[in-house]
Amino acid sequence: MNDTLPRRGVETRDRLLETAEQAVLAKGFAATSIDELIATVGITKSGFFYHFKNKEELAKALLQRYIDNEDVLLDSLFDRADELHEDPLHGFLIGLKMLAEMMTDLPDGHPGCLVASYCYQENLFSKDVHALNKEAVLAWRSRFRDRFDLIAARYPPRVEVDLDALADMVSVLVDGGIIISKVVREKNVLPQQIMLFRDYVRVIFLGT
Amino acid sequence: MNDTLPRRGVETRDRLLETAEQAVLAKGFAATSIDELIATVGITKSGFFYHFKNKEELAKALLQRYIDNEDVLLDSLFDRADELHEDPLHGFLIGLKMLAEMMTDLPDGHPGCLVASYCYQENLFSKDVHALNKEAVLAWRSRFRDRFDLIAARYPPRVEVDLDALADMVSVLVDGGIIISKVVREKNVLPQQIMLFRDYVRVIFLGT
DNA sequence: TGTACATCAGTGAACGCGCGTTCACTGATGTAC
DNA sequence: TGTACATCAGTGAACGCGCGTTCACTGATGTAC
Repeated sequence: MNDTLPRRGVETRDRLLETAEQAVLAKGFAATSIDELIATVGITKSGFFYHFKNKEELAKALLQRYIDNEDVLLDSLFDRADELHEDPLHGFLIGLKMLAEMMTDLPDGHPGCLVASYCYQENLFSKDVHALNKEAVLAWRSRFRDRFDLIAARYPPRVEVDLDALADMVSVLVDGGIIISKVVREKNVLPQQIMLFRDYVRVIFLGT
Repeated sequence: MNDTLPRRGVETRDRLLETAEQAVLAKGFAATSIDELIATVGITKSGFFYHFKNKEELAKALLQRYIDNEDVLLDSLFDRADELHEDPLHGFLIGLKMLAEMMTDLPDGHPGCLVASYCYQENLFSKDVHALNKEAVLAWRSRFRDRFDLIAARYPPRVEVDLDALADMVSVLVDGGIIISKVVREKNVLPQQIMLFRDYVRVIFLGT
């Protein structure tokens, strides 16, 4: 075996998480059975319980992995955008455009947000899962709030605006856009909403 | 028995639906058991199956009831707003303000949107539930699109804007706002987003 | 006005299946000396 | 370099409980004649 590859167990665990994420996004956590996961991954039930001490542990690992992935993705996206334009406003507008394009490029639309999914099944989960979820949303808030502070310092807003609310609007539009996209089966709804937000940001700080 | 009151069976059915809606919004449809519903309503399991031929029927009735209620609510809200101002734009701005206030007045924040809940458990439901869900979102789109056409005829937009996307933004912000509100446990997030949208609409059609 | 029958709104008991979890065990790989 | 032991990544069988659904039955109310 090539020793740069992960060990067998890590690989299996990742496949369990990947399979579970898809299933949870499609039908919810409660309706996702361990039996179905092990069937697609190809191990036995005891194999599952070697990797996760119970189903709740799976829920936690799933959410943590999802949040970490999203964070890395956003970091790299806005870092690349800033490389294309040193100005905080224009760099951000480029980043939003790239975000919209990324959403457009997903073949079947966005597969769904675990934070939103867990939110509508909150009674299934423990306090630390709730805390993890809340932390993730607050991280997005402060990420974009910091950016808007930078922008506002250079471009005083043309209209009165609550920058925390504007920062939250990103999460709100993404989570809401995913839902509306999925329900009407039009994958362009989500990128459209991001572009609409981009126009709003431009009009706030540039006045068109 | 007073004959203006609903018959006994109708009343029980409504209590089942009400109980079920709360439970589904808190933990999802799959994790909501018939046993728990009959326990709170105070009938036996066979009593439940007298009212709904199976659990899928409950899902359908639940969603239909939710959509109908929302429709009546929005109709009456924007009708009242229009009575306060005959202009389509200003009537709409008043309506959005009233909507935001209504959300603020909910003691524990918005309890959740069944459309969003079902969306994240779509594999549990049949084609006609999906159709019902889609229909509901499209109804909101055309409701607000019609309004924006009326407004745009009198107030030509100051910036280029896709009115269908702008109409979808209401659903997107409501569904997204509910999620973010719930996750961070700040009930003002949702009304704030509606007010932010209201500012956007004003700047689009009035230029501040 | 009284009787026969139908419908409404349930009851009570039983069903089989799938679920999450446990327990004793195992064969392959890694590490210490 | 060979052997002893530990850890990793699972297997296989069994468990009890809760779930949705069915079936035969019932007592109260409504309707026809």
